[in-house]
This record gives sequence, structure tokens and C-alpha cells, in this order.
Amino acid sequence: MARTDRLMRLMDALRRTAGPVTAQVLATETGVSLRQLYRDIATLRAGGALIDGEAGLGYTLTEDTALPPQSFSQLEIEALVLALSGLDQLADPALTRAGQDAMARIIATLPDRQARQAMNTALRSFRRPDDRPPVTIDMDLMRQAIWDEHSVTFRYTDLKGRVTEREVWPLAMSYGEGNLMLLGHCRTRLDYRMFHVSQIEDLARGTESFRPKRVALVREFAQTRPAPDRR
Amino acid sequence: MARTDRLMRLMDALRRTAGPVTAQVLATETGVSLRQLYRDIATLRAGGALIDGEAGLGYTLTEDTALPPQSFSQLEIEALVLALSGLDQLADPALTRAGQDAMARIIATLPDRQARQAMNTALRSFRRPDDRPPVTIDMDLMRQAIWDEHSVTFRYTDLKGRVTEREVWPLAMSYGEGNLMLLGHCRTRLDYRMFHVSQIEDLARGTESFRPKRVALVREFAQTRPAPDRR
DNA sequence: CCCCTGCTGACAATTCCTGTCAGGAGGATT
DNA sequence: AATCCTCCTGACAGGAATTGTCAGCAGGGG
Repeated sequence: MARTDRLMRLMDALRRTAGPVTAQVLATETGVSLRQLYRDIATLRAGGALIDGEAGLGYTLTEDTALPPQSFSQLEIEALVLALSGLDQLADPALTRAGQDAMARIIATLPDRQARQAMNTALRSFRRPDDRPPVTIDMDLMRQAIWDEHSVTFRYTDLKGRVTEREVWPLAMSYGEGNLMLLGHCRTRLDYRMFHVSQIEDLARGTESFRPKRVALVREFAQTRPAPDRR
Repeated sequence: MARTDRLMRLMDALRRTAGPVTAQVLATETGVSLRQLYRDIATLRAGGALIDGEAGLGYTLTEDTALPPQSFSQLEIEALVLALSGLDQLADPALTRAGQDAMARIIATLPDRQARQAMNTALRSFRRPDDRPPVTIDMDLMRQAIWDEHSVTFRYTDLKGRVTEREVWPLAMSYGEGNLMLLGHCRTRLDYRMFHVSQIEDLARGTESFRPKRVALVREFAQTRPAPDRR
């Protein structure tokens, strides 16, 4: 790892000095021949760093790409932006807002050029939120219950129109078929169930606590019904 | 830089998987012999990464040393996980993979408790990838063209079954109606068009460059047809 | 007991890295 | 113009590092 290490020190040296630095100085500082230093500079440039080299003057670091490892790749940013844009369709304003905040925070840590491009590489979704039934229940209460590992009670209308009262251990939110769904362990049926959030009414905090079983339960569920493979 | 690069990919692979991974799997994934993988693991450990290796089971990443820690609220993490899970539906393996890597990297910077919870707060989507037409074109080429601000040509079958040859300035990818879409400026029609990626055939690099107009074009498009309000 | 795994050592082949030498081209100073 | 300083590139050979193969040990789980 001597090389990688040296390249890091070279970047540090470039960052440290404001004005142009000659290759000779950098070569001495990194303990390498002049020829090799030119090669190292070439390597850094290939890695995305914008290093301005002017004959008769020296090197100036124009833009710091911090090299792939520490940050996100272009493709990863694209995936994030694209994915977050899908949240608009979930009709859960708090969640959408949180997603935007998170994205903004991530973008804030990006190098300038990458950040500006990121905003325009992927677009927000074009489907209007009104397209799907609005979420009427208190999602904050639901999230709180999931987080606290505490049961909830609600009235549920299933796909065939049957209405039932249920007490459920809320395990996780999911995004299936373009709808916001709740995965829960139904205390009445004693089995895992997926609920369409839009079909839930009269949500209230229940009396049971299932701490700290949630992680185990979710894992059991995942094993019972394997999710689509990841690759 | 082949080695350094491979070590990064190895870290990504370790971050991505929750449970123990065997050395053989990692070796295959990073394209290296089993022996070399053990050496690579040793290198990462020497570099400070805490990788737990148990005989008969596999490797588990205990602690990550990369990336400055970013703090996210519980809700933000939930939004990220939920959003990223939607990528599975896009049938673009590279993008899905990038999303997983990015998520893993974010989670790696989280405090332990928060991280463990995050993995289970939201579930991956349950819709199987096969549900939608697979992406047949070379998305890498498309992304490259967007990034390079260079035109592309392709044959397009519209919703009414009409087939046309087009040259387009690709502006951005979008995720609308649950499908992967391309926003482009059609050079034939001289107007903005949305294309369903699954309807694109014979994608090739075109002859026109539109540098550096992309940002301006996307902005103009956004003003012309306002996206659903963001709040 | 077996199998599956993590882990280590040795060795040869190969690849990669590096220093040296020899130039070319552009800017700044005289 | 002349000169110096610099960035930059190519070729080549010695050396260092990386890697695959082969061999063996140790620990967990059935």
C-alpha cells in the first residue's frame, strides 16, 4: 500500500499550498523521483482530481474530488436522487420531506461540480400525488409504534371489502405495488400480514409491547417469504 | 490502481451484505483467487477495518473506517431505505447495485443501534423484478451520454405502436409511473419528450454534442411543465 | 466422524512500479 | 532573441510488489 499512501500524501501536499507548487518540491516531499511524480500526478488526474499544471509555474489544485472511496460515485448519486424522487408517490408528506432533507444533506457534502450535476441528472417523478388515495391516518403514530415496538389497533378494510378490527405488532413499512404498506404480525390471526396503509382507519396505540422482538420477527418473516434476490 | 480499486469493491461487498459472507463468494465477486482474498482481508484489517471472520460461517463487517459520519434522523433513514428499495423495480441492475452500495455506505456511518434498526425499519420491495420488461439497452452508454452531454440515436416504439428513428439529447433519467423513463430533447421534433426506456432499441451514440446546455435545458423543461408540487 | 469454512506458509510467475536517460514544448525573464 | 525554468512524454531495465497454485492446520456445525 506504499503507493496509495503516497498518492494521499501528494493530495494533502497539493491541498496545503495555495499557490503553484513545482513538481520538484512535491517530488522531494513525497520522496520520489521527478519522473515518478509526473506519473503520480497523472494517476490522480485519472482518478478525477482537477490539477492544473502550468509550464514555468507549477501545479495548482483546482478541484478536489477526494477520490472515489470516501465519497459517492456518480452512479450512486444518481441512484439516490432517482430513488428519493419515488417517495413523492407515497402520499406520506412527512416521509417525502425527510427524504428531501436527507438528500439535501448528502448533496451538501458533495464536491461542487458533482453536486450541481446531481440535481439535474435525475428528475423528480411526474406522477401527481393525487393519483393515489391520500394517507389519512397518523403516520407519526405508526412510526412511533414501530420504533417503540408497541402494538397498534385499527379497523381494516381488506381487498374484498371486509371490515375487521385488529391488534397488530407493527414491524416495518414497505413500498410494494406502488403503495405504502405495513408489515405487521397480527395478534388475532397470529401470523404475518401486509396491510395497505390507505385501508387503515382509526389507528390507535395498543396495549401490548413486543420489545425487543422486532428484529427477530422481521428476520423470520424475511426467511419465510424470501424477498426477490438482490442481484 | 487495480489493487486499491479492488479493495474498495471488497469493502462495498462487505457493507452490502448483512449476514456472514464466505470468502469464496467475495473472491468470485472481486475476481480474485481465494488465497488472495484472505490477503486482501488482511490488508483491510491492517488498514483499520474491523472484519469479523468466523470459521464455518464467513465474514461480517463489524466496523467501518471510511467516510465522515453523517447524522440522519430516524425518519430520514427510513425514507432512504424505503426509497432505495424501490429501485429494485426499475430493472436496471447497475442502478440497483449502486443504490445498495450507497445505502450500505450511509448505514456504515450510523451509530450501531440506529444502523441495526435501520435495516429492519423498512423492507425491500416485494414486487418481483420480472414483473416489468427488462431493460435491454446499454444503460451505461445512456448514462455516459447524459454525463458527456452528447446526443444518442435509437429506434422508439411509442404507446400506439408507431416506430420511429430518433436523435435525442438525453437530459435526465426519471422514474415515473413505476417505469424508468428518459427525458430528452428530440432533435427531430425540436421539443422535450419523455421516453419509456423499455421501448428503446438499437441505442447508439449520436453525432451531436450539446455541451454545456444540459443544465439550462433541464431547467427550461422544469419551468415549462411544472413537476408536482414538492410540498 | 464428516464437511465447510477461516487462516497461514512457501514458491514461482507475472505484473506493476520506479529511477534513469533523453528529449519536446510553453511561459517568464533577461 | 536568448535563456532559464517548468510541465510533459517515451523507452528501458532493474527491482519490488502482487498474485495463483499447492499444501496444510484449526475451528464450528451436523
